[in-house]
Amino acid sequence: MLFDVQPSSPIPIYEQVLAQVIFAVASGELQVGEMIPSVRELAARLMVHPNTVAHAFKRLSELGVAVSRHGKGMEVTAEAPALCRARRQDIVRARIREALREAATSQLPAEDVRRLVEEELARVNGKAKG
Amino acid sequence: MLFDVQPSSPIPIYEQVLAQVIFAVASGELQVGEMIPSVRELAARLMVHPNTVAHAFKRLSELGVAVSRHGKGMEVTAEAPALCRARRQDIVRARIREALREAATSQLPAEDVRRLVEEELARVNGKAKG
Amino acid sequence: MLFDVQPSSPIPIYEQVLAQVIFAVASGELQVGEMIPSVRELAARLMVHPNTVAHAFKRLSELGVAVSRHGKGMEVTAEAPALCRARRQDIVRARIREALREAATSQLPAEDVRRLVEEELARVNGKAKG
Amino acid sequence: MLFDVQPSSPIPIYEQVLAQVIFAVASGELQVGEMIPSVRELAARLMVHPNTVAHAFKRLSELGVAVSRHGKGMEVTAEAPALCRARRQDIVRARIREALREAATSQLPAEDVRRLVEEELARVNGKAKG
DNA sequence: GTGGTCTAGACCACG
DNA sequence: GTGGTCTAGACCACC
Repeated sequence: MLFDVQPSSPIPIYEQVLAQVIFAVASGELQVGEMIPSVRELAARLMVHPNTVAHAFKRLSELGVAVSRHGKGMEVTAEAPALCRARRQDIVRARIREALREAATSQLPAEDVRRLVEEELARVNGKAKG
Repeated sequence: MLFDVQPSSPIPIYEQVLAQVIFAVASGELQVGEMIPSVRELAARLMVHPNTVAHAFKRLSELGVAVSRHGKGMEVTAEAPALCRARRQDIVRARIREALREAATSQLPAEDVRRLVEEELARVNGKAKG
Repeated sequence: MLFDVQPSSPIPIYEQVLAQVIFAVASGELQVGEMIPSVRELAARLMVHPNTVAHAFKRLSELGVAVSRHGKGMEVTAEAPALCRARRQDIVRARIREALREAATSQLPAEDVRRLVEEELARVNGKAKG
Repeated sequence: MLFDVQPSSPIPIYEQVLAQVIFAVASGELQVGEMIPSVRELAARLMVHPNTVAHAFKRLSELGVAVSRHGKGMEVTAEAPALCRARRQDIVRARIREALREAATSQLPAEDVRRLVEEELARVNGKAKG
């Protein structure tokens, strides 16, 4: 499970953590019944404050994606995969829609927008391979 | 010149105003030497506090897009079109990159991402035509 | 009498006009009893609003540098030369003091400050010749 | 780190704060990675409204001199020293140029100008030593 | 606790 | 009328 956060991003860190757990469940990396890394471990790995991770975990349980097992950690629920796949799609679609909506209001020619998308798509995929 | 802001957006209002003026100059809607709508007028139109618009205008002059003419208003500079076209591209590219980056980390299959982009592109174009 | 104003300067236009008249009297360009160019003429020459020139002229009469002759214009008073020479010195000294004071608080090495002064002195003199 | 502002100055308070932080970084008083005093602390020390200090801090992050760490404060960036040294030079040079430019248009003999500069330089250095 | 944004209304200088 | 600055105090997200 590759976790990393960008502290300088406008997206809050706890949301980045939240989204990444959701994405991990949606893709099957985290299986039902499996334990999510502990707050302390994850905080250490991401070099962020434990409170921040705890915040994300609280949201996870609110969403029904994971339940906390006293003394053991957070366990992925049975409903999680369906929930997370739906949510993943929503998140990604919303972000893309937002970006393209702004591109439209900028009156940047459609050709230029499409070119930018292709460039960034290649860039992102290239990075993923590297 | 259609200006509108979304108070609920995570993007600050003053940045939305800033971006829209930049877009207007980049697209030629606002010409060199022309006066930008006054703080008070724009504030009334957008139903936000004049200070918020003033904040955006101050940034405009810092960026060299407009100069304030005492007692007259803000005038679009000669360098503005070039500056704004470059900046518009940066803004749009940054948003697209952000969205696609998240899509990539979601491990959503590349095909699905591309399909989402095409859907949203069609939506936006359809709206523009309609 | 070379008059020019910099609209983008932080120094108000009316103060620039005021200072230049004072400097002209101090240097003898404008003699006692001579008529100062009219508000309209000066406004046209400087491409500024007549009100702005009028503002400067009002200050001139308040300072005792010139008196308005109904239907004729502003006339340089007998006390003007002495007043203006003193004031010129005050203005220039104050500005230089201010600039060097800031240089000191910046902790820029004294050598660098002196070098900057020399560079700018050469620059200004060079321009004056050109 | 001695901070002080002059409310009566034509230079806005937030710009004075901005310049002083830049000077502190340029001179090495504020080191890379170090935390800048908090908005509220600095506001109390300078006896100005926190918003005014916040305004200056926002500019700092826009300039890339410091990054805001959510809930922790503003941290001096790695690029800050170079940025600030360059900017310090610009600020000081601009003020000196402005002063000498006015001195030149005053037609005060070059000798007198140079004498004024030397007097003020001596004053400032004397103070620094004393 | 931290910084960031917004509303509100004051005052100023300039034209 | 214009833009610019400041104070004041609210609310928010984050740590």
